[in-house]
Order: sequence, then structure tokens, then C-alpha cells
Amino acid sequence: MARPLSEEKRNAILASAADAVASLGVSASTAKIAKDAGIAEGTLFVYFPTKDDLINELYLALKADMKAAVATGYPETANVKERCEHLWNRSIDWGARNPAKRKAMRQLSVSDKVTAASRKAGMAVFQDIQSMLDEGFASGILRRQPQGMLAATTDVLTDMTLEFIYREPDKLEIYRRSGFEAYWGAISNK
Amino acid sequence: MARPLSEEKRNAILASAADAVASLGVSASTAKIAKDAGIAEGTLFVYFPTKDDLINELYLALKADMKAAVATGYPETANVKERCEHLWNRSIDWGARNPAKRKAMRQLSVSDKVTAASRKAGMAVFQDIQSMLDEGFASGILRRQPQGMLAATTDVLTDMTLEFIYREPDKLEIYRRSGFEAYWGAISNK
Amino acid sequence: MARPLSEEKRNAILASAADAVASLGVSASTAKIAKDAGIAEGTLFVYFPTKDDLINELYLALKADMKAAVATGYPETANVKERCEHLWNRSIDWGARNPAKRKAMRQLSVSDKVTAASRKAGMAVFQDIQSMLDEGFASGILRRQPQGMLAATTDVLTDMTLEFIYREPDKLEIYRRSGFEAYWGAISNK
Amino acid sequence: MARPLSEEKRNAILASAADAVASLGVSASTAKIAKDAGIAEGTLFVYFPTKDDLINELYLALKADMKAAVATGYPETANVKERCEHLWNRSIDWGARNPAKRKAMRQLSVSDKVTAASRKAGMAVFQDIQSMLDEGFASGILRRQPQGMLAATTDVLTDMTLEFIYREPDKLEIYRRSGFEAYWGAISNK
DNA sequence: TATGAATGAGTTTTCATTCAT
DNA sequence: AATGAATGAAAACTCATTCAT
Repeated sequence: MARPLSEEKRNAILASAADAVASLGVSASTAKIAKDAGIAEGTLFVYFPTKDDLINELYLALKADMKAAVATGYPETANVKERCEHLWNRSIDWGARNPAKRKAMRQLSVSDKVTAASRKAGMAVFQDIQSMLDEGFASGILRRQPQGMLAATTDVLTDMTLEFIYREPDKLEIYRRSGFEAYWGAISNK
Repeated sequence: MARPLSEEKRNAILASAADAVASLGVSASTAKIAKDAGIAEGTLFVYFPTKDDLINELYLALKADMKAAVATGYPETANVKERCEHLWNRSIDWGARNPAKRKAMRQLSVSDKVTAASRKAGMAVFQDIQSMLDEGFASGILRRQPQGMLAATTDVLTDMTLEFIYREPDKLEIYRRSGFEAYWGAISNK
Repeated sequence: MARPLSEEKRNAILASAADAVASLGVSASTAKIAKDAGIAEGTLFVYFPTKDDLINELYLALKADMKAAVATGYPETANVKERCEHLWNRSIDWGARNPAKRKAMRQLSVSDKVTAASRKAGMAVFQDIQSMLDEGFASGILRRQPQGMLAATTDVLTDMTLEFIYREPDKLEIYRRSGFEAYWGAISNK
Repeated sequence: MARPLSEEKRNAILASAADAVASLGVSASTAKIAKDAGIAEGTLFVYFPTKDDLINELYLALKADMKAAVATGYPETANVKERCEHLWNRSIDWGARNPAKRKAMRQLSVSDKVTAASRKAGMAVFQDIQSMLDEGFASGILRRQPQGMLAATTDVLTDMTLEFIYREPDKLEIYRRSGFEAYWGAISNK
């Protein structure tokens, strides 16, 4: 090995891909992604053998990114509702700060380029969240739901809320709060 | 008139487009859509001058289709919760019976080919639903939310629920019920 | 024969074709030509079996139109130079009044859709002009030239002069005069 | 640089385009141009981003080619008529040797794909010729004409003369001479 | 490893012509 | 005779991928 792959370039490609996918969908061209990443067209394929590989790796990278942001500062000792609110606010704030990443994730979610395997791996993020809340189920505060539905509810309601925030950024607080009320109503027992 | 435009062909194109968009996204080719509709490539453009027109008309047709299914048999005299449950069940049943249409709608929702005007027109469907529930707001049963959020919540939670149903069709009842609980919790006051 | 072909429609098609060819070249679509003529797409082919036929008939019609305009009022008894000047001025005036027709003729002149037969037939116009001037050759006032060159010279110099006039219509007089001086110099003996 | 753009390929495309435009007009397909140039269809667009760009660059290349041929060996010290004759003969000889290029130029001249900017740049060729003859105006040998008319006259009369030469190549001398007489008559004072 | 020219299959759209009405 | 829907073969252009440098 003369030179190892540059982590920096790899990240530049992923960042550029996120922007491109956010604004153009998964049909964003590799040429554009490469150019915006500051590398040559061919170099992209040194790091990702096919476009599909790039798409899937982007999906995982975004999920991981979000997870890191959401899990930080998790208040392990607070009560269930407060912990849920922490997770909600973190998710919204991450999405509000990273609109391109969120929009890219939405595009990837509906694309058939993202394999079942990637989806499964990506799901782990919210499974982690769910397990954070196991105590909530035990205590009867959270409503029992089929496997995966809590995570999915979290996903779609944050997404929906963010859509409103993107349209009216200065009402962030209002939407975040109203969204949380819907969220808490959706997942808790009366 | 030499030959009138055939309503039948127009519908065949829209149906074919729905299937194609459901499985391939909006990048589904007009050639495939035409072929599956049983017409020549050029004929598609007799009915829809551009692909973008087709995409937008498809969006509106799907919304209208869904609305028709959902509004049928609406129990005007029942109480608010029952009326909501009626709407919920209708939506889920429509989606369960028309997976391609639902999937197509998801693809269209994230596509920038669908114009703001089409989105606005499409929104009317859920606005109608919301207005059906106005009494619910007046009586304090439904939680007050920013304009549009109730409709959006309905949309994303039915979508999410259907995703589970598509994966396990024989658990339709379970998911529909659990979904409604989340939905009712999300929109009602405690 | 139920109804005979309508001369009026035929002329409308030719007029529309002239305009279309003038502005778009011979690649102007038959659909546009038909529409601007106020008839249906298919009707055009009732009058002209193929587009090539239309193109060639248009060429001949334009030549005939021009010839009619140029020959009117020819001063048979005037001297050679005066007769030439009459022809020149008529040509220029016709072109100035009918820019679309002139431009269409230019487009047709370079198109390979116009057959050699049409060209030959079209040439007759200027051959007639040339024969009007036979006396000029006999008397030695006009320079002897190879067959056809006088006609061709007339054609290209009027065309060139008109190009200037189209750009600056209010200098018509100046260009017409200067053009004639060049023309007379080109065809007469010193 | 991976591989530099090949000047050779660029020239092959321009040469192929000249041939295609000469015989088929500006509607000659990029597919044919590419094929005849010995490259893939897509490669053409590596060298010329759009067909319009190719058309305009071809126009300029042809003008430059002609200018080079015409200006070579210009007899600066000869008298005005001899210098004009030199220019005339050079022009005719270039056109006789390069019929495709000349025909392509005629097609381009009437095409609206050639922009005003290209035309202006192309005009410089004949403006140069005109300025070579400035002394001719000063001395009163050449007739005073509106700006641009001398250049245009040169253009259309060479074109016309070449048309005859293409039809009867073995009479080149005769047509060139007769053409020059017309030309000299057109531009000089009696 | 990095580059970007080269490729050809695939994309949307146009169009002369046909033919059922 | 008149109509305009239907056709499918181009047309210009894009793009993921390969490979010579």
C-alpha cells in the first residue's frame, strides 16, 4: 500500500452526497457529488465501488450521525417523560441544525437503492432509543406496542414536525412543543 | 372530432404510472409506463404533455382516489372519537388494498417534481378531514394544534402503520388498532 | 367527389408554411404549419401528400409570387439601364414588403429538400428577366457572362441588399441605391 | 491530468460536422457527426457541451480557416485591383478545394443557431479584407459603400461563383474570371 | 492513489404520417 | 373532405463506470 485511503476525502464525499441527495434525490449524479466534494469523478469510485454502495453507506452514516447527537447527554436518572422529551428535543434540534442531512434521510428512506440490510442496521438507532425506555413499559407509563412501532412513530413524527420547522424556522419552539405533545400522546398510556 | 381522447387510456397511463412510481420512484421511465399501459411511447405525451405533468396529475388523482375511499360512509352523527376511528380505518383499508398507490404517493411526497400548487390542492383532502372534526376542537376533545399539523399527523401515522401491514399483511387488525391508539393519543386531549 | 379541395385552404397552408420556414427553417413542423393555417394536422396531408411536396410547392409559389411582383409595369420601351433599375427596385420592394417570404426563400435555397427539378423551374423566373435584357447584350451594354450568372448575380445581390434593409428599414432608399450601383457595375460593361 | 483532451479528436469532430452540415444542414444529427468522426456519441459532448456550441465553434473555425487561406501571400505593394484579384482568387480557390466547408458555411449563415456574437466574430474576417483595401477608398478607385456592404458583396459573389464551379469543376477558370469581373464592377468606380 | 476522457445504453421529447371517425 | 389521436423512429443529452495516464 503506497497511500492509504484518505478518511478526509471519504467524509467529504459523504457530506457532498448528503447535500446532493437532499436537494436532488438519489438520482443526484456522481459527477456532481464528486465535484462538490472537491475530487475527481473517478476518485469517488476509489472510495465507493458503486453508486449504490455510496447510497447505502450514506444512509448508515446519517443514521449514526443522528444517533450520536440524540444520545448525547441522555438523563439516565430522570423520569420517563423527561427522558422522552430529551430524546424528542435532541432529534428535533439535530434535524433543525442539519436540514440537508434530514432531507437526505427522507429521500433515502423511500429509495429502493437502500437495501434491507442497511435498513435493518439503521433501525438499530431507534431500537437503542426504545431500549432506553424499557423502564417506561415496565412501569406502564408507555403504551405497549408491536415491535418497532415506537421507533417508527418517533421517526415519522419528528420528520413531520421538522417539515413545519423548515417552512417556518422562527416557530421552532412552537412546533417542537406541539410535536412533542402529539408524540407523548401517541406513545404513553392515558 | 376524429377520435376523442380515451378516458380509458388516460386511466391506464395513470394506473401504470402509479405502479411504476411505486416500485422505481419518480425516475421510472416514461417508456416503461407507456409500455405497461399498453400504448406507444409517443401516445403518453398526447395525454400528458410532459413527464412532470403526468407526475403531478398522478399525485392529484391518487389524493382524490384516497379521499373518495375515506369519505364514503362517514358517520356524521357519531361522536368525535368514533368519527376519527372511521376515518382512520378507512385510510388504512384503502392503503392496505392499494399498496402500489400508497407507495407511489410516498415517492411523490418527497419528489421535487410535485409542485407547490399540486401539494396545496392535494392538501385539501386532509383539510376536509380536519373540517369534519371541527366540532372536536370546539368541544375540547381534540388538542389544539398549529394549522396543518393534524392533517400531517394523520398522513404520516397511517403511512407508518401501513408500512408494518405491508410487511405482515395478516396482522392488519393488530397494526390498525395499535396505530389508531397512537393516532388518537396524538390528536386528543388527555 | 363530395367536396373539391379548397383553394383558400391550400393558400392558407402555403402562407403559414412561408412564415414558419422563415422563422424556423425547413425543420418547422407540419403541426405548427397546420395550426397557424387554421386547419387540423391531418388536413395538411390532404393538400400536400408529404412535407417534401409542401416544401417544393412553397418554393415554386414564392418564386412565382416574386416574379409577378417584379414583372408588373416593366417599361419595355425604356433604355437598358432604366429597365434594369426597374427590375432591381421591384425586387427590393417586394423583398422589403415581404420579409417572411424572402427569408423563407433563402432557407429553401440551401435546403436539400428542394429538388433539382424545383430549382430548375424556379430559375425560369430569372431566366425571364434575363431574356428581358437580351437587347442589352446585343448592344454591348451588358457584359457577356456564362449562362445563368446574370440571374444568379441578381438573386444574391438583392438578397444581400435586403439583409441590410431588414436590419435598418429606414435606410431602405440608401441601401437600394447603393445595391443597384453594385449591381449595375457587376452586370454592365465599363 | 488523466488524459488530456485530444486536439486531434476535436478536429475530427469539427471536420465531421462540416461534412454533415454541408450535406444535411444544421439538422445533421450529433450521432452521425460522432460516428463519422470515429468516436462515441457521448464523447462529442465532452468536447462540445451542446450541439449549439458545436455549431457556433464550427462556424468560427470555418471562418478562420478561410481567412488563413485568403490572407496568405497578400501582395501588399501591388495596386488595388491586383490586390482585390488576389483576394478573389484565393477565396475562390479555397472554396473550390473545400466544397464541404463552403457549403457548411452557407448552411450556417442562414441558421438561427449561429448567434449574433459568432456572426460578429466571423465578420472580422471580411472586415480585415476591407481594411486591406482602405487605400482603395482613399484613392477613389473603390466605390464608397455603406459599412459592411463591400464585405457582404465579396461573400455572396464568391458563393455564387463557387456554386457554378461546383456544378462544372472543369470550368473553374472561366467562372473565376467572370466572377471577378462582376465583382470588380460591383465594388470599383467606373 | 488520483485523475478525467471515453463510453454507449438509457432518458424525455418531437414529429411526419396514418387511419378510425 | 376534415379531423386529431395514435404511432415509433429518431433527436439531443446524461450518467455510472472504466481505464489509460
